[in-house]
Amino acid sequence: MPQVPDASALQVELRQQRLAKLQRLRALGIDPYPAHFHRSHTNAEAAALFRAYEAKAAGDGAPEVQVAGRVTALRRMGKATFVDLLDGSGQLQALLRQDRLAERYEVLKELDLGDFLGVAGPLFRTRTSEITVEAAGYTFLSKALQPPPEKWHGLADVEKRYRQRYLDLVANPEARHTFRVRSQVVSSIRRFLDGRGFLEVETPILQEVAAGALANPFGTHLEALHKDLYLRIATELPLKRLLVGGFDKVYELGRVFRNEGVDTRHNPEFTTLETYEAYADYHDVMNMLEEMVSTVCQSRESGLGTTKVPYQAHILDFTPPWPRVPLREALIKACDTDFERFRDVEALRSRMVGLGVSMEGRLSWGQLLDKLVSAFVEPTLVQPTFLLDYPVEVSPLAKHKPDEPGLVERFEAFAGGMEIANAFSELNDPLDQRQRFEQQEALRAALGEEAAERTDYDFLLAMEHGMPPAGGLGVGVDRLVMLLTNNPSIREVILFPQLKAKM
RNA sequence: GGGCCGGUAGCUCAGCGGCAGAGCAGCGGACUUUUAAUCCGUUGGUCAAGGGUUCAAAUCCCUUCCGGCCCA
Repeated sequence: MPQVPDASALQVELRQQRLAKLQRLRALGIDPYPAHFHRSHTNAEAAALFRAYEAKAAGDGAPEVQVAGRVTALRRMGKATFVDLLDGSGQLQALLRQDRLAERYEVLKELDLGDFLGVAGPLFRTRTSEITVEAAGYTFLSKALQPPPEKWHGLADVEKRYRQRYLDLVANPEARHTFRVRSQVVSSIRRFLDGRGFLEVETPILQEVAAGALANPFGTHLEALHKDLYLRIATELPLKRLLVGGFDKVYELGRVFRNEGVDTRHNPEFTTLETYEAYADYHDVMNMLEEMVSTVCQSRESGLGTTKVPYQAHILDFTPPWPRVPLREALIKACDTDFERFRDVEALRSRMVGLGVSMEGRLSWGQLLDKLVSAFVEPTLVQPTFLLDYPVEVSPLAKHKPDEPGLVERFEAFAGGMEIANAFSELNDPLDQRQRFEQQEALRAALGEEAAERTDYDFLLAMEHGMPPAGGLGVGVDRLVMLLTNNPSIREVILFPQLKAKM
């Protein structure tokens, strides 16, 4: 007999009790898992229907519905039984009475919390004014063999909530809300970009070179062609090839993979939005991002309807325009460090040691600067803020600022103390791009695999065919959803986050 | 990788050297408008795992596993 692995004696017993009920249903000729059942209304529709009927104050008979859902509460009172049914639209109460159901009422003994049930009958309001279906008939739709979590406290065990997300969703309305909003945020982003004439595209996840960002890739192997491949760490370089190909505005919303740490802000697979717009620069992109995020916030579907969003102890105000602060100024203000005065690795490192930043391993100047920003600037950027004009060392794919040779036209957007977006005027000079890659390769040779980005030679060839000037954008969609749903951990906004294997 | 906190019944939790507990769920019974239904009765434990200290360990110590938070 198939069993649940590692089940305790009690778990086995609870399961046996439910199995026995299932057998008794079968013995009565009742299929516990029937193939067909058609609802006339969702629970929410049924309630709305009844309110409309009441509003008309007409004397006709009450509307009849056929509804269904999971049994989340069961109140047996002798010859009457109240059942809460939960479907995708919400809860609806059903009343099953012996005088209406006759011998079928007895069979309700075999009903358990967690089962799916269909109920048909007229709607009415109880004495306590709850809209309720009074069952003229009912149908078992699916027998649950496992007991549900506790009804009042829900499922609180964080580990169990992640490992068995379906239980979290059944038991915790906040979890359902978060993932509904996530879905709406994603489709709202699509609507925004589609409305601006962007073309949504899909580029390969399996790549020969994991380029376009600085991250450890996941390796895999393609048997048929006998070649090692990597899961993409960014969608940047394929999308820019499409600019070469003549698509003016493209975007991709999808998963990227980075073989790195797991914490409250990082999951090994996460969702990014990248957009590329020909004939735009990073100022245009800043404007678009502000508008996109505030539009998403205001959309009815996000559940917010406002650009002022509660996040932890704060109210984040996404109303455009967001402050624009040059990175150099931000660092001077935050830790009295002007990176123009610490232009080589040793100078910057000793400055950072003086500031009490701990560093291990051999880091490039760019990595050091990145650490400095993370330590002193990022946590202070609670309200939406753009930092702009980054050193060329940390931005091998961005275009130089014409008047300031050490800097590139790049910004990062922050909110809630987190980086949520990264964008630049895209480098389209193939010779400059080649040099930048060579510098990265030199760093990797000197400091190790993780010190700099990898070169994509095929991308260089594409750029030599001519790439229009363009503004590009990358958004961390998971983090944006964290902010919009007031969740402090990325695991709360990813349905199935990565966890260690359970022994 | 380091620090702190946690893991006790299916679920939510208390117990923190001296008989392993409560609520919910389950099981049996009463109850035809309840909604955390109520009332009576009742089953249920690898106290994460392993080792140690002790007359005695869920409780103290050590190691390991899993999770959370903070730092790297």
